[in-house]
Order: sequence, then C-alpha cells, then structure tokens
Amino acid sequence: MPADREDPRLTVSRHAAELFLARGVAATSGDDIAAAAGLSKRTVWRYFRSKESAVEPLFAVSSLRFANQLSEWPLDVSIETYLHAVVRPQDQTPREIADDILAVRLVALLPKEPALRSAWLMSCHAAEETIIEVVARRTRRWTTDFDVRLCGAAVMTALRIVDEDIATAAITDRREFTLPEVIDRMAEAIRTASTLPICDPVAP
Amino acid sequence: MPADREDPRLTVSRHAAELFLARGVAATSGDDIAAAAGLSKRTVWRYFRSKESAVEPLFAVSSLRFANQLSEWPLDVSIETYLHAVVRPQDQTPREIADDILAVRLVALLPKEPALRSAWLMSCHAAEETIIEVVARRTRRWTTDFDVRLCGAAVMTALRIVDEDIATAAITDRREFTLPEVIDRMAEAIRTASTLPICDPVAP
DNA sequence: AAACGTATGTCACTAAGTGACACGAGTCAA
DNA sequence: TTGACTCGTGTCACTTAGTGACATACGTTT
Repeated sequence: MPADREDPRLTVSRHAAELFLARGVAATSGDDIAAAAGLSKRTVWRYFRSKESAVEPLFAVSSLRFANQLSEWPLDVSIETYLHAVVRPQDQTPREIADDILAVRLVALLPKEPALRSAWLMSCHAAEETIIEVVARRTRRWTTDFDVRLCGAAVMTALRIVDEDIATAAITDRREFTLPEVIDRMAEAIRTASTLPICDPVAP
Repeated sequence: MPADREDPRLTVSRHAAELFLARGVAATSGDDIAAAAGLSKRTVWRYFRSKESAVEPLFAVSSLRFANQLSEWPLDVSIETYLHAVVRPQDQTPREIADDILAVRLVALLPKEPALRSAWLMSCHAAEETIIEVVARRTRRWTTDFDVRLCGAAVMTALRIVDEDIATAAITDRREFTLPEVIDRMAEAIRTASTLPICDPVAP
C-alpha cells in the first residue's frame, strides 16, 4: 500500500503563491491559477472558496508548522526541548525549504496585499483552534474553558507576530535566520504570551 | 457649523448586518445591500472591497469600541479606572445600544459564516494597530519594537476572545450582561494578556 | 459667477464563483 | 468478469461580485 500522497490543494497553493508574488493578487485570476496548476478552473473553485484563500494550505504547512506540531507536544517536556527536538534543520527536505521561502515572502507581502492578510488571519485562526486543544490537554481543562481559549489565542498571536517579524526582517532587511534561531524566538514568544502554565512539563 | 456627520459607511453597514442575519451571507447580494441602504450598487462597491467587509464599520464602532477608546487612555490612570470612566451605561444612546445588539448577533454568527469571520479578524487587526500605539505610548518605546507589537497583539486578542465569549453566551445561552460586567471582563482580560506593564499608571 | 474638489449615479464590462450533468478511475460484492 | 457505487474531475451555461470610464450634482473657494 502506498503512503498517502500530498494534499493536491497544497500543489495548487504553491502555484497561486508564485503568481501572487510575481504579479500581485489583483492581476492574477482564478484561470491563471488553474492553468499554472494544470487543472480546470472549476476544480480550483472546488478547492478554494476564493482565490486569496488558495494560499492557506501553504501557510499551514510552512509558517504555521510550529503551531501545528504542538499537537504532538508530550506533557513531560518543556516547549524549548520539544520544538528543538521535533523540527531539526537536517530533516528539512528541499521541498519544505522552498515552501518556507515562499511562505515567508508571502507574509512579507501582507502590508501591501490586504486580501492576503485575510487569508493569513484565517489560517492563524485555524491553528488557534488546535493550540487551544493543546492548552486544554496541558492544563487538564476543557477547550470551552474561557481561560484556556484566552491562553491558546494569546499563544497563537505570539507565533503570528514572530512570524510576521521574521518575515519582514528577512525580506525587507535581507537578514538571514538559522532554524534554531527561529525556534528560540518562537519558544520565547510562546513563553511570554502564555497566560497559563503550559510551557514546562506538567503532571501526567 | 454642524457637527461632523456620521460615516455613511456605517449606515450601509447596519443594513448589511441586518440582511446577513436575516438571510445569511450567501443569500444576500450586493444589490440587496444597495437597495436596503437606498444607494446605487456602484456606491456600495466604492465603500467596501467585498460584501463581507461591509460589516467592518459596525464591528469597529460597537464590538471594538473598547479597543478604539484606548487611544485616549491617559498615562496616569489604570485600565479599570479608565474603562469605567469612559464607557458608561447612562451615556449610551439608543442607536449605540442597537448597534451593540447587532454586532453581538453577528459575532455569534461567526462559527456558521466563515466569510464574516474574515471580516471580523480584519477589523480586529485594524484595532490591533491602534492598540500597539497605546502600548508604545505607555512604555515609551517605538511601535516597531517587537515586544511592543507582541503586547499589543496579545491585548487585542484578549479583547477579541472576551467579545466572542460574551456574544456566544448572550445569543446561544441567552445570558444577559450589564455594561459594567462587560467592562470588568475586558479589563481583566487586558491585564492577563499584557506582556508589558501598561495596565497601571505609568510615569509621565 | 466661475472654477474646483468630492461624492454619487449610469452603464458596459471583466472576473469570481456556482449548479447541473457527464465522464473516467478505483473499490467491492457476486 | 461484471455491474453497481463512490469519488474526483471536466464542461458549460449561468449568476453575482466588483471595476473603469464618464456624466452629473453639490458645496467651497475665489
């Protein structure tokens, strides 16, 4: 049996991102995206509710990878230990690196493309829900608990701000970042923003 | 000379909100909004980039009123004192109360209307920028400072979560809230989420 | 009164997005 | 093998979202 293949939406997402970066959002049509991805435009509209939302899968696998990976964060390790253990430079495939660059360039484009910002915020909101589950697990409370939701949202916001900050620095200021450096900043931001004690090992 | 009149977009915003609530977003067209507001549809598209974004002015004046009012927060008062002083039940006009109800019903609708959620998040993002300025002022730092942005974003997120929480409780659980109660929850959430010391009086 | 900026309406147009139906590829059961 | 069943996709006609270009009206300034 074959390993389950990559989400086809992600492929389209990459093409959409390239086009948005090259020509701007307004100048690329749904037909352009469909043509670049080798699909009928009908399929594109089946994949995505709007052309801007076509970049959401890319955000999810790349910029929001840290957020998504927190789902498997074991109870008995700290945030720093876990992040450094799970996302390691030597494990990055060329494809992942390319996705990262693409996503970072997109995030740096947000100030000029409000339509993309709404896709970005929607992606972050999706990740927020999964982070809320993490917080619930680590605090032995419900996902509907107000303080749990507040903490999860604050943590997600911290990740978003770090992401935007790094993307801006990397693209406009041409600064370079190593992966461990990025991980450190993410972990530190999570720690700062946590309003509940989730960052250190918790009792099983 | 007459006092400057209300933003005409807000009027349209109210009509759009009513229609979205009555029929759902998908079932109300730009023409419907234009007709309800007594404008040509061309003017509606001049006011708003998309039909969903038509509710943003309503969010801004109502749900995000607290956030916006922080712009005038004096350095020498605490968050609790200021909020209680500036938004008082007896000052609420009937129109403001109606707007509040409308906005709360919209926020409660977010889980079922993803298109509205993106408008909501964009409104919150706009408010985030103004909160970042408040944080900068109270910490005597720049708005570009990373920690300032992080704190501002965390505070805005807290306000958003309280808002969503209250809206859900009010609509689905039919709970009732007094304004002082809401203010207390907002102030408490701001205090919890602040990652910099902005909530108490700061040195001039 | 003339000249100006700003806000709106009209109308024709492009592009975003949907509904309905057909087609082909992969199960799965007999 | 066959037939029925699902699932993803393509085709095409259609509706609605959204824009560009131009005309008109109103309040200000001079």
